[in-house]
Amino acid sequence: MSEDFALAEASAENKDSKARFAYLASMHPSLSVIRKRSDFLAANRGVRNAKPGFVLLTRPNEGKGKRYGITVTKKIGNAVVRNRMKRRFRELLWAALPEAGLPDHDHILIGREGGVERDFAALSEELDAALARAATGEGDRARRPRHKRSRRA
RNA sequence: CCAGGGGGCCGGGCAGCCGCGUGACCUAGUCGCGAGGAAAGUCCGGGCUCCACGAAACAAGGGUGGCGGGUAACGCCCGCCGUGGGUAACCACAGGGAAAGUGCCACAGAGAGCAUACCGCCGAUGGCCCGCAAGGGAUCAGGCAAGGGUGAAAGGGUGCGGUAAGAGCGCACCGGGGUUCUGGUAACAGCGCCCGCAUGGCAAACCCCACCCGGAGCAAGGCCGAAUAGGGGCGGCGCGCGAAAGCAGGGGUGUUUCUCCCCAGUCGCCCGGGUUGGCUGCUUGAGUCUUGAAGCAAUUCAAGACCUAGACGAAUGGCUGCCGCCGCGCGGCAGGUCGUGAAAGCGAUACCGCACGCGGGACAGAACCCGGCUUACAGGCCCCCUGGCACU
RNA sequence: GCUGCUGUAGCUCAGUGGUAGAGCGCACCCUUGGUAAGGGUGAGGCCGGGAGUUCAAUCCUCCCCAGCAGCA
Repeated sequence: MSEDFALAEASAENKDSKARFAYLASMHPSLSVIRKRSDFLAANRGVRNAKPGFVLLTRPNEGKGKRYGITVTKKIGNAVVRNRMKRRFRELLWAALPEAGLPDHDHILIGREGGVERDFAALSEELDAALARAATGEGDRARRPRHKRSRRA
């Protein structure tokens, strides 16, 4: 009796979680937005591809579909500049991810200085190149975590 | 025309394709709407919500500070007054109280707060010396605060009289204080009279006086709420160790003793709190526009019309065309002007028009909502006023 | 959304209404055969910016600009 009970409950939970995330799928076909800080931090350990206008991070996410996130720090500029950069990156991702995106991966774009003035077509080509490179598993050197290491390594 | 002062406004327009947020519906498709004057800084004031509280008063702490008005309220706005600046238009002002008290005023200087005498002036009066005397001389006593000098500031200022020299000592004008009257709601102003008038400055030093303020903030607050663990109540079954005698643990009680009662596990039902999350608060409001009325104005009243962003890792983006604005280039085109030439023409052109090419287009992004203040801002438009020059 | 703190020499910090200092660092000199240590001398500041109060502001008041921190 207890087994039956557990099964029923598990399926109920499943259904519920599906319903809960349905609105995310409706935002854009097969795309969803990363909202949690821990996901952003986890992506830091994934594949890293740097381009003049941005840095692309990719990391498998255990079957949660194609997801994207955008990070623009205060260093880049004021609110107008930051929001404009996010809007242009979103436009890039909507155009590129449905075809060229990696399935079941998180895609994080980090804005760099100069990314706002950069030509949109150039950014688009660079994103395609970065995605192609990430699909092969290659990337630039991973960023070292900022621990203070022993002096005499 | 030149120079200046004050106020108000705009902050690109139209269109197409692909997208985004939201609302509506004959809901797999179309239509409507979609950032600002500062949305900013968070410096004030409110609405709204919760918490606290018997109304309230007092204390503490903080704020405001000429008078009158406006307002939901304000530290905001309007009008007026005073002081200072400017030829003027106009601008600036935390603009109550310094004989309620305490404190500070460095350096310099003789003296800096019931002040002082360094240089200096006088030496009329008393004394001294010379002289018969008239008188003269030095400066002891003493008098003075004009001049020099110090300072941010030296106990009213200028002039005349006066005097030994001086001094509000006296007078005139200016300044100051008090007061009657007049005008004004008032701040205050004016005229007259009186007082020769020692009694700084700082309260954005403590302070005194008058007035104002309970605290927190939409992540406020409300509703819903799966699984797991845990809490409370009720009911059923059961009761630690030991073979037994017997021996314990916790609670009902602050302590001691005795007695009595309850509890431990499990099942069922119910209740409350509540994490990730969802919904709400959330945009109809001290609202916007037009017209009329009251008022010098801020503003208020009346009538009519209108609905104008609601996101939440956070919606306005990407691409393009035409028009408009500014700057630069090119005498390329038309005109004007200048030079040359008999002319045609050729060359030059500060300025104006046209065409073409290139570039530029600020400050800045709603996050519960309003009223202000402050700060940032390419470029442009409009109105009023002042002074000067020229002309009629 | 609300609140607090800091800004002074190249660096870390004092300071108070009246000409701005300390330590480390820097330059030069002394000492030593030479170096370190030690001693001496010196340079280096529009006290984050702008207004105001005051005779006088790094200090008091107001407004900006940076940076840092905290609460929910």
